[in-house]
Amino acid sequence: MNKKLDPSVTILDVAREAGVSYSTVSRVLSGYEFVKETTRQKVMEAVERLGYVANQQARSLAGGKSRVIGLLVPGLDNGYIGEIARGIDEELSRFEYDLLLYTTHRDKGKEASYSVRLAKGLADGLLLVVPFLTNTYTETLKAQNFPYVLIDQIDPAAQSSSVECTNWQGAYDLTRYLIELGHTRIGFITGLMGLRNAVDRLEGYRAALLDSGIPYIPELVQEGDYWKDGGYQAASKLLNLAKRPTAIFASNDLSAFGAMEAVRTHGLHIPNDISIVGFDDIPQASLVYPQLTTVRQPLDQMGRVGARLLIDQIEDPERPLRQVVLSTQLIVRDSCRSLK
Amino acid sequence: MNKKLDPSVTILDVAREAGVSYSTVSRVLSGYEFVKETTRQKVMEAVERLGYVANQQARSLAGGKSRVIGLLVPGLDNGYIGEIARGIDEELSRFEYDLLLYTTHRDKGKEASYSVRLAKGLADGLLLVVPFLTNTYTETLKAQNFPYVLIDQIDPAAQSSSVECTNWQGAYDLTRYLIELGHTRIGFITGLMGLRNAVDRLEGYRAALLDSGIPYIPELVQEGDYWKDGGYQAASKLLNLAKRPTAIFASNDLSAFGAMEAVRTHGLHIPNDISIVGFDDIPQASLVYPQLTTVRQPLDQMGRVGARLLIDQIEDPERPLRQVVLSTQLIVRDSCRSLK
DNA sequence: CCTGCTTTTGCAAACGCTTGCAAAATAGTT
DNA sequence: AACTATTTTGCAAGCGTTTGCAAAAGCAGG
Repeated sequence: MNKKLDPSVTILDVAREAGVSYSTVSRVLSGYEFVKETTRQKVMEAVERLGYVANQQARSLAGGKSRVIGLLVPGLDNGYIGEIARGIDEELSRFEYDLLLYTTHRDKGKEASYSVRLAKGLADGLLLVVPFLTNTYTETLKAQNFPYVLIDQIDPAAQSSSVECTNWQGAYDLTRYLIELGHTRIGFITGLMGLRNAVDRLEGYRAALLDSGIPYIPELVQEGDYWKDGGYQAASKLLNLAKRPTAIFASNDLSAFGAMEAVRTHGLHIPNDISIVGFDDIPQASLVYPQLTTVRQPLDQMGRVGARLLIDQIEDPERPLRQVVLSTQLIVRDSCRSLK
Repeated sequence: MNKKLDPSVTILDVAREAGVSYSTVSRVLSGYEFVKETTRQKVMEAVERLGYVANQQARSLAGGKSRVIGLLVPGLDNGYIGEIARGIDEELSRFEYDLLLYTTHRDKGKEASYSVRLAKGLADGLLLVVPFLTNTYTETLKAQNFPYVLIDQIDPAAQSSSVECTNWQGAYDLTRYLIELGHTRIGFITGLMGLRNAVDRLEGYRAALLDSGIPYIPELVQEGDYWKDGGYQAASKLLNLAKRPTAIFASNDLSAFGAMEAVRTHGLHIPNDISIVGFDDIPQASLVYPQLTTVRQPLDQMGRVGARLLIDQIEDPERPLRQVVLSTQLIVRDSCRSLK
């Protein structure tokens, strides 16, 4: 870094330095086609010499594009969001977009106001990773025809672009895996049943049982909330059953961690006394002991694809909406034991 | 939500609706003092009725303030950053600032260009959580007199505001704790020794040994890198020592996790055969088994304080630089055993 | 060397807001 | 009621770009 990058250098200074008009500079900078090569050269040199950097605010005021996209998440406090955000971030930076981060965890009602703020020029598009999607929310966006993409969430009316993964299939595969190990009494800890993915996972579990001719026993299904504590509570109930399960399927890794703790509290050992599986494959899943067998949601990829969908939509507003479904993958680690 | 929040409503529309001039509207909106109460009322009603939301870009172009602050982090992929970011986010939203997130993990060299971009109006200030701080970086910022705060990182020349915590003291306390449990052969896995906090932690460890009359044995100190794998490697070396340590102090939780794995690989049991401690208290520390005894860095608070420092500086540029040091706290969990 | 194209460039008008300055309205004094 | 001081308001300029439109430059053909 030899030259000082003075923020007060404007396009006018560059124009003067290069001996052309400011609009020519603007055109060079925005990659306009009809500029003579020698002129372009001169301008670029002047830019270089002056250390000019465009003022993004002015650009977007005038041009209507901000090259910023907003990311709305409930919070940063679980590995799950972090992974998605990572994918988004990577893709965005490939396309030179900046990322404005909004968390909604404090003010539930803020979402609507956020969306408008963003739409008012702050961002060119919005990525939503909000489990509880209120309708008013997407409606506002839709009404304004503002580009947005839903991640790990779908619009029942299919009126939005979205990325999710095969929750049903993942749960099915995982249950089948347990069955193949010889388990037949498989406890299930649900997610927040208000969420579609929680329902899908439960359905996958039921389907797998059904296909294997194993009866579905309601008392083996306990409601959780996708958090560690909920998993602990639910697992405790399962463990206190007269005839306790030989395996527990927790609807996400976090509740699996809770279940693991409950198992230990009961003086039992994983996987010898009981097998535990989770769902998501957040980074912590391989950090716990024993390492958790789970279903990998390609979180970072979901982020990447979501970002990509959004960018496509921003750059070509005519592009039809798309719903992408990514596939999950069974990750076998050490938390299950074969009964055979 | 009953009224449609039309993004094309401008201040002019509000002015017309309220029957005042647009500058009055502007003043009302920016909380200017000398506006008659009844006028303010009228304006607010018009805003309400029209669902007006200010265009942030225009505001900052005209006013020079964007109410956005930039956050520069290496990446989102470790719990550590996430916690800090959470604190920052909370504080920022209290003061109604938005958060622009930049990660540097892909392009090492990008930092300098980011800083200028941000300084050019995109953000009002910058929060840096970058372990390896290059000078050219802060120098650019300083030269432009652009507000910024360093988090978990200091400027050796004390020419920057910063927030960090008592790394030395934390390591000292933790080592003393192990000594009190009866450990005298305490292995140490360093952090990235290029970082000051890594050096401080090592120093704290040495000082505690010294104060307790325990000899410092170089072979008990193995170099790590603050990542899980590095911890695994370093711990393996310690475990292969002719006379292996009875406790291992890993310089951060992530490397402690690696060490735990190494211990298991060696067929040993924690804490019966060997005690392990970490540093940071990232959320995962209480998720692993056995739960990790560690030193809590008040990460979210560091974020909050950093954000606050920055906001203060933005709102009053005359404010002198400040270096804040937060205290660490020993968190005793289950990964250590008393030898007495 | 002029004519009629086509390629390049420049001017001016936005974009939506803030803010200095001056005019208008109101309040306070005699 | 007239006059001054003070509080409120409005006008206009400007923030740094982009972009439509028109003028200038190049270029080829005659």
